[in-house]
Amino acid sequence: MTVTLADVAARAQVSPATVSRVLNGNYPVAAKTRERVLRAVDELDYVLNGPASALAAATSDLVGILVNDIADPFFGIMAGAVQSEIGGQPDGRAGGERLAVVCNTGGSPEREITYLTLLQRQRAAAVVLTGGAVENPAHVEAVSAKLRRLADAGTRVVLCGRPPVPGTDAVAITFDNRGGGQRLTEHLIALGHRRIAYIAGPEERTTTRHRLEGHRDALAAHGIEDDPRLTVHGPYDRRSGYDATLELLRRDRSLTAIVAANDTVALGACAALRDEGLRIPDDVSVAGFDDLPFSIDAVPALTTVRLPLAAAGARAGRIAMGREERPPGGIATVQGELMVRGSTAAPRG
Amino acid sequence: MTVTLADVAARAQVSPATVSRVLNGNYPVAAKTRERVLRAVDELDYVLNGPASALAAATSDLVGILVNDIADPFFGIMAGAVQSEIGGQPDGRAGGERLAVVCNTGGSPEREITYLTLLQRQRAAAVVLTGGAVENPAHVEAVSAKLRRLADAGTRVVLCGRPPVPGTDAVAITFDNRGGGQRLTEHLIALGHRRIAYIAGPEERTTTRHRLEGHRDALAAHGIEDDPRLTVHGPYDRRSGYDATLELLRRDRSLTAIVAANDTVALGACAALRDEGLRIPDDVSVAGFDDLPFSIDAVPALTTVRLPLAAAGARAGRIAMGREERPPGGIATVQGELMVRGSTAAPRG
DNA sequence: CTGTTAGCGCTTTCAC
DNA sequence: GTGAAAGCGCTAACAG
Repeated sequence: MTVTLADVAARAQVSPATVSRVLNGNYPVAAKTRERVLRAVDELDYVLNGPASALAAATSDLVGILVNDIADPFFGIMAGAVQSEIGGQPDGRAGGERLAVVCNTGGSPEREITYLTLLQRQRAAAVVLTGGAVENPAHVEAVSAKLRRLADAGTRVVLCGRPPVPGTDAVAITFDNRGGGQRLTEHLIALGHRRIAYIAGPEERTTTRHRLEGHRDALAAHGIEDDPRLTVHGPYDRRSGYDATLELLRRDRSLTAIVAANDTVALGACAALRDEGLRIPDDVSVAGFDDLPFSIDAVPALTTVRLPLAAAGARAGRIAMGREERPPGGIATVQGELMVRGSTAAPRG
Repeated sequence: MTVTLADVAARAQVSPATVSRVLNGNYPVAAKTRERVLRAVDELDYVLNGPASALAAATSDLVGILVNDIADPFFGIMAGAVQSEIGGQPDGRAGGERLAVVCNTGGSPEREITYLTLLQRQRAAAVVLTGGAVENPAHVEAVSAKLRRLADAGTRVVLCGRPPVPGTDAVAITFDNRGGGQRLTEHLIALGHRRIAYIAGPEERTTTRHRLEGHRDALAAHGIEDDPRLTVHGPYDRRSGYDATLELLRRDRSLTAIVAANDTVALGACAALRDEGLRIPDDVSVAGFDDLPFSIDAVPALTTVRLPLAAAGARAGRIAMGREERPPGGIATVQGELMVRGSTAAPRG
């Protein structure tokens, strides 16, 4: 029923081994033979059996990409960039191509481990973990153990937008979330703000913690008290920004600026402020983080910290494919760039 | 070096066959034996070899999802929804789980075919094609042939947000783009607009054509001339909306409304209008399509057509897994809902 | 440059 | 309920 390598070999009057060599192109084959084989492949409409080939060669052309939420452009951009680099030579033929297995963890530690196991089962050629990590000690250890196993099995592991995992030698492309957070809050302070609220991401996450720490560093550096009532935690979504803003306003109507954990949250905050009849930035300044594509079109345009998501993803992809050397020490820190736009201004009065 | 089924069998003092049966759980195994096997699996930290198992069983647990652009939430939302439905029972264990292979075609017909071949090679359990299709006859035929082959090989094929492919019996969940486009333009006409510009998507695409046809249907139904100078084509991105708007304004400063191919394009249009000193909707009304999450936060909030992307993706996922019956005739049309918001109003004067 | 020969690690009849 | 044995389709030494 289904055409196999042997069928092609028979038709081309060569041995299966030769067909395999032609298809993989890693071996010298006479031009005429190769042509004959290729013709047979075409005529028979033959498609290689991936699992069989993976089994025999003990490698696969699958690359895993772990993301928190594929519907979030933050992850989509990185995933797309990784994928654009893992493909084979752009010769159109379906050879040498690698497939991206995108795994949506939803931020759940259990799913993260489950997916890593599944990828290990597939004998993935590489795995790229994107976004912040959960800091729970048990989970950190579990991830570390998994990554070690994967590496032992020959899977290349790269972290993108995530801090290094202790106990592994996985390459890490990390974002300087702390520095970005600090510059953002410093910008607000320079503008004259003192009552600055902070809508943080979910607890126990590296990204959340680093950005928040940067914010606090800035406050401390300027002798501004860090009022715990001005910090609220929530998921990285619009709703969280909306609700948190209402809550913050309830707690302290005198706040003059809101820094959000990311741009999506910031948009929610803007919506809440408008619904409360407050103007941005006249009454309250708002800032985000990431500089996602829609942020520049917000009205007013959102002040934020631009993260080179596509560049980082592409680099992670290249390293995962062994096409770029690992950075010194196995870790590369990428800076965010402060983008000052219309959503922040000096406080009134 | 690497632990195999045989190792587990030896340790549990059973045959490899029994271990396989325990792991797959499709066969009766004595409770005590099963327990012994599971313990051995744990102790040895054994992970099934996916390729080997796929080869022997002639099936894999990979599900392909073709998208135009994973960084675009339009596709990210559908892909995420598909993925949420293809997972196994949510029992935490890594069994019965299916992995989503997300393939970024970038809208290129060649890459679409390449990826379908790659998925065929992987013996994917199912393939979901999302978004509009390229209408080039040669490509349509190529896709049709590929899908037939996939189906023959036992891969379930589902189209999500894409019209049926002739010559195949792939299930199609399609969006009523035409109806949506029509209602949108009718809304504008009802408001009093007559000079309505249209920024269409790329040519030769079903989505582009259907939305545009809906727009023209509405114009025709109201006896409004369809001035070809008021239609511009471009990719589905912000830049296209921006540039097209400038071009349209250059051609005819008297236009009072702009309908964009989708929300992203609409945002670009809004930006261009603002840069030209025009107010929305006072000077020019703007409408989008899709109702992506950020559209409600645009200022003014974007009038658009809401597509139930997540619901459609989830349904496609369920059908792909055989967990939901195919709709009558193999095709289900999903309506879009007109969302009237602040970006559209009656023309001045 | 090409053919021969063993497996890769698992599933699955078929017996017991 | 469990074991034995025969492949699944391909790759990778080895020869030649």
